[in-house]
Amino acid sequence: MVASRFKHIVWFRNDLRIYDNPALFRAAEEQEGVLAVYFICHEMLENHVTASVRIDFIRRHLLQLNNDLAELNIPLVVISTDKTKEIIPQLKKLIDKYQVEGLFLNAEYPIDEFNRDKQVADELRKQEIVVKRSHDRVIIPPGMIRNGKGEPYKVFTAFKKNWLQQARALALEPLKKPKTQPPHGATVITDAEINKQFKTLEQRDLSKLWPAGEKEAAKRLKAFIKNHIHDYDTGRDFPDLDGTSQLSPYLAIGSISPRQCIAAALHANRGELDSGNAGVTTWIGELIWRDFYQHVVVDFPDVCKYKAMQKHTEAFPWRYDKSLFNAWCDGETGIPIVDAAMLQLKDTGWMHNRLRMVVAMFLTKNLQIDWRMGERYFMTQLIDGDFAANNGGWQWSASTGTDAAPYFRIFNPVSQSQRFDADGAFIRRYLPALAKVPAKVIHSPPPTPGYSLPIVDLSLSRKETIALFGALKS
DNA sequence: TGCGTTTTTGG
DNA sequence: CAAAAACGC
Ligand SMILES: Cc1cc2nc3c(=O)[nH]c(=O)nc-3n(C[C@H](O)[C@H](O)[C@H](O)COP(=O)(O)OP(=O)(O)OC[C@H]3O[C@@H](n4cnc5c(N)ncnc54)[C@H](O)[C@@H]3O)c2cc1C
Repeated sequence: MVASRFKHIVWFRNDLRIYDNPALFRAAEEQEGVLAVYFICHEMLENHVTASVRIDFIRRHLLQLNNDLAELNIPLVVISTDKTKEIIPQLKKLIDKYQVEGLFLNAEYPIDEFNRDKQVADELRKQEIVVKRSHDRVIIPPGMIRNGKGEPYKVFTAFKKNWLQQARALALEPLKKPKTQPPHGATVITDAEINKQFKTLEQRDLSKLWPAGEKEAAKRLKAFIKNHIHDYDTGRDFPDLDGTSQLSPYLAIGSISPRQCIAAALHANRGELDSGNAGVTTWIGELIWRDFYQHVVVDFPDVCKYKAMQKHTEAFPWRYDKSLFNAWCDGETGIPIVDAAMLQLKDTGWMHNRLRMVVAMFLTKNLQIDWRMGERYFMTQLIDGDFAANNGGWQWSASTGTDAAPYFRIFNPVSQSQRFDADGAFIRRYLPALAKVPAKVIHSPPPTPGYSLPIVDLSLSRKETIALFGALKS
């Protein structure tokens, strides 16, 4: 039996992968023993209304991660806690038990996670423990993209210009495989023990739709680059096609890094970031949007406290009508594209980006319901739920965000449906009651058995919303 | 990655 | 008069 001593702990969170994981990579460099830990913190999961499909996705990822880490001689410890404050004593216990000297983690930006990590770091540093924080969730770390006055950008196009300039100077290469550690004597956690840490197991089995693990994520990235990225600029708008990567669950949970994504995209575009194939550059543009919203959370932490980015929009008279809201959640608005999209979300834990914009605009601009209610409901359902991207998407749709859709630029869900689901194939996928309705009228169907009439007048509510926004003084 | 309405254009 | 352009929100 080899003595169990680990020089470093890697605390895994939304970075459940071995490759291109800077915290793990750095901890492993010295090859003096690494212990991996994952906390299932029920207080945090509940406060953040984490979707049950997401929790199950975490569980399935931990099973994979455990195997992958074992090959590097890194044991994984999975600890379930009721309260966030239990994490510090739990870490201290591990530190004492294994004579640990350093804690390595990848940064998380939303305020609760940020504060938690700061408290942990402050506390451990008092005990002479080295705490090293890396940035893996973004391609360019927060704080790096600044205008001439040293301030963060509020407009995406300006952010993007600066981002591209800096990106050109970076290698954008994923890290090499982390070093294998010396053999250790600690017992390795079993699948059953990992499963046992999860209070209730998700009933729905989404393991076919969303298989867990970084191998699966890498496979999907490869397939997307091979089959779809070159037509992404045109294909991404049609919800019935597989025109997008569907990598968001993997990026959110961190079984793939954005740097691995951009490296693969560059490889398919002769290394060009913003020239060459339009599909590739458009996709890179989405990865930059992703960085932008992560940076917004760091630079404007008020967004984590239910605040609108544009202060004057706080005065908008949002409605809180329970029955209209429930109809939206349950896909019973009588607007086929909205209903089909909401059922896709419920069924699969994912929704096409075009449809996220359509349903978010419908909730905020036609039903005039507070965007925060939609934001919250999305988090309860999404397998790819990410605070920054979700808040950014909602504030964009509600016209409360920085560089949001202007308040008067309101989508008409029926015209969106006609443009992007012209033959109604996506609608029919989720609304069997409309199976026989012809394409010409399916977007706004005549009274049909088993399908309800619209719960709101699109034209009237649009006019009203524009007037209400117009009356706000900015 | 907006829509609805009005005005202009070319015949 | 239909289509395109322009305009305001
Ligand atoms: C109201 C609303 C809520 C959203 N909530 C989330 C969320 O909780 N989590 C989430 O990851 N995305 C969210 N998005 C952004 C976007 O809809 C999804 O990232 C995208 O649909 C995921 O599909 P994909 O992986 O096939 O994307 P692709 O089109 O293949 O794009 C590649 C990656 O880029 C990132 N990305 C793409 N578009 C955006 C965007 N607009 N903003 C930020 N990142 C983007 C994602 O990580 C995505 O996986 C939201 C958008 C809206 C309008």
